[in-house]
Amino acid sequence: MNYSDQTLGFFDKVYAVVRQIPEGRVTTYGDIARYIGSGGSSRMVGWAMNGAGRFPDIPAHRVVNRVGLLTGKMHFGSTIAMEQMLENEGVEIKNDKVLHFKKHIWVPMLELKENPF
DNA sequence: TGATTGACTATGA
DNA sequence: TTCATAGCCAATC
Repeated sequence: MNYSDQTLGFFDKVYAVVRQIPEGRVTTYGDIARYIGSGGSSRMVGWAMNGAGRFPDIPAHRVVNRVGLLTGKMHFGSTIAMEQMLENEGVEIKNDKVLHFKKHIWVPMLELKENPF
């Protein structure tokens, strides 16, 4: 996909990155924000996720906050839906938090060295 | 049109 | 270490 910064909006960039998160891996709002060039606008990533629920191909459950806390689980209909999905992919959850977070963390800036946008 | 909000993060006390 | 505060900026009210 030959995306251009101009043609894709913030949300679309976020979605493009989230879609590339491999199964069983997670990433953070801040990492996504930084990767798409929005610096510290991690809140916008969260806002984008708010609208991501309308897209079935956006694995929003693989996006957690910087310490691996499932801060957005309340937006999945059920409070346990998010961790259920993650555990189903091999990510252990305890107390709404990702266990072995550093092992599961997926940083787009490292994994997607070549910026596709 | 302007103020408020938010699935965040970094920093300082 | 824990708590409070200040930036972030698009969408909503």
